Amino acid sequence: MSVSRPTILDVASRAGVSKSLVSLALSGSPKVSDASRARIERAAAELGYRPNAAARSLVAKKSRTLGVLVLDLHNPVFAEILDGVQTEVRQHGFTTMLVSGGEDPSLERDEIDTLQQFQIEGLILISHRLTEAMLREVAGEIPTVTVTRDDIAIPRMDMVCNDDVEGARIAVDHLVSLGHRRIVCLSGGDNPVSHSRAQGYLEAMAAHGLSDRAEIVSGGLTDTAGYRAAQEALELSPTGLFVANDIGAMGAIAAVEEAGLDVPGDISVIGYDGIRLAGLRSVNLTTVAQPLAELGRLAASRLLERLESPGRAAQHDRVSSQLIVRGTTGPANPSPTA
Amino acid sequence: MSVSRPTILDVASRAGVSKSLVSLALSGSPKVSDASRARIERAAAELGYRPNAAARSLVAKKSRTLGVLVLDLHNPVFAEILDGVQTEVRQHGFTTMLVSGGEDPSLERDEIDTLQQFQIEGLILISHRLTEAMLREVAGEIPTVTVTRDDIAIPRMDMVCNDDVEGARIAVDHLVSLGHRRIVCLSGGDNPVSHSRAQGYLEAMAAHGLSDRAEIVSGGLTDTAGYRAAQEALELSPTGLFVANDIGAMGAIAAVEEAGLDVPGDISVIGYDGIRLAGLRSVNLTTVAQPLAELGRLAASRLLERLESPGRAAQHDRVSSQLIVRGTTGPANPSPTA
DNA sequence: CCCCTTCGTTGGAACGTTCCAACAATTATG
DNA sequence: CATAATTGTTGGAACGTTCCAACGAAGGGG
Repeated sequence: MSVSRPTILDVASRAGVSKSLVSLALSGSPKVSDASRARIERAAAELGYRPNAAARSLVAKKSRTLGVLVLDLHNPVFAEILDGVQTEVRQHGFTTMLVSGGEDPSLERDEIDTLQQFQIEGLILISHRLTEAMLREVAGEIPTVTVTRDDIAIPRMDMVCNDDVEGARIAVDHLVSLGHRRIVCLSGGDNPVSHSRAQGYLEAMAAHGLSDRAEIVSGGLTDTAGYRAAQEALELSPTGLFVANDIGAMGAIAAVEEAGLDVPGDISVIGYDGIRLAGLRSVNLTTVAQPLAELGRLAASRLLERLESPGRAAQHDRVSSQLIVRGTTGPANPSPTA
Repeated sequence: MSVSRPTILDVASRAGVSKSLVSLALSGSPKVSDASRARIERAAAELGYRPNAAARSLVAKKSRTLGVLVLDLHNPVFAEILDGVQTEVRQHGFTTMLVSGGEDPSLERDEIDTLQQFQIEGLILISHRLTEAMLREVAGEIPTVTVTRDDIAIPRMDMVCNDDVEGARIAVDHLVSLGHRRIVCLSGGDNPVSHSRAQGYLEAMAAHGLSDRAEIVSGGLTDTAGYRAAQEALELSPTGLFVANDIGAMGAIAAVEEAGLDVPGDISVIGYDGIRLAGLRSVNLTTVAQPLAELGRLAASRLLERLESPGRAAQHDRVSSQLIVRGTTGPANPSPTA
């Protein structure tokens, strides 16, 4: 539309100084006289000048941009982690460039490629599905931090995770304290996170002397998977269900209610993640809440630290979850389901 | 980490040709001999060469990148629109750069600034909150398309919207066909979209000769707003509620159930948007579904067309919604609530 | 056998910025 | 009063790419 955007030279000639001084002034250098600075700022404002990030990053070799790859924008978990990332990144004057992987994990590598073409300075991988080989390759090329995945440790790569084992224990403890003994775990299927949560469930059951009652039904992370797994679990006539993620828990509740049982009257259901959605009045799910925004904030912070000192050792953070009691858990029914 | 990334010159010397030929070969020019092309591609692969997008867009003045501003990543509506955008954009070899506005509408302008620094070629605004003046300014600087907002028309700016008036009519028709007469509208508050939906409700009520029974309770787009509005609406003892968005409808259902009434036995509830969430078994909401992904796809497509022919007249698309009947609507209760 | 075209290839300019060495003008130091 | 240090400013080089005019070699037509 507009003929062409004003450059630093246009600003310079309008302010009657050299382009170098404009560059200095706009980057906030202290060695510019107040008079010049004022003229330059005025000229820039009048022209609607906006620096060309391409030119800047080309010469400065700093794009001041971080790349973020997120598994799936639909899952509210990731939106909430992203909030934290954005907050922290913005505070440091950086920008984020966001891409989301599709169904096909091999596309993830392409997405990262795209990010790299924009000369991102660092990479935040939120729940990626890269193979170990690919991850090593990527982490070797660019400072990287992974969030929500702790099964692959790579020398200079930071990791930020939730303590899933502890979180699962919190869930089981809650149900046990309400008098539940027959507690079935609906696992999120075959991925590192779900595995840790199932592990924590087993440990907690053992700690309560309930090892012989421990039962894990394998499902997935979706609503439907939770629904199916719950149907299967009902045959074990549990009084409590620990579902490894909130969305799955919502599916599980539907299955329980369809079977003519009351939540929490007959069966208590507890989820995991702490997405906002779980707090909706019509959902009102008791859950183990990860500090999602904090997870994101921490990841960004670790990455920014690494940009300062690239050589330092990998840092592995593990944050704690918190029980949020809502309406889907209650005292165990003394005369449980038929 | 790695010393420094290989450039086109490294590829050239390894392949034994000039940088120009490498550029030609990698951009798929037909005037490169097969032998050279093969050598160049091999060299590039061996070095792990990735073009520097900054340098490219600097000289070519084409970044092949579109900017996307989305109101709020938490609202599933937007994630679903984004899906459509991504699909279309990718097919045309473009990339998207995504930013999300915060609570503060004035930040939106800053976010767009950031996008412009990266020399984006076009801008997709998904449910923005810019003032008309700002929107004019932005649209004057860069090809722009707005999605989900149709109250500001600007000469060269395309718009893609849902037909909210028609959608509201579909909702009312559905409730009327089930025998409902006392149908209250819970509006999404003071924004263009909600206004159109309320308008459609009034028109549809009139068409059924129910003008004197039309009642609008103003709320907002959140769960809590829907909850409060429903509490207020219950005093009008309706048999049907038309809630202007799905998330709000979920809140409304909670209020109805808390009042000791059954959905849909006593009161039918219909939402609007058609987010996937509404299809979760535990939600199972009847709703007027916008073709969300299609909305996004269309927006991207219009923008890409405009990049081809910048001068053409603004195009305004209005897509239709579709009724999805699930479990929250049913026949009107002949002896309704006290 | 010479000229013209085509094909494949090349070096140089340009893009808008940051960085650096160097400069002029001013002020401080001996 | 000469020299040194400081302050503010400047032009040129560089970044990695695309684009363009121009090149030599090969082939075709007269």
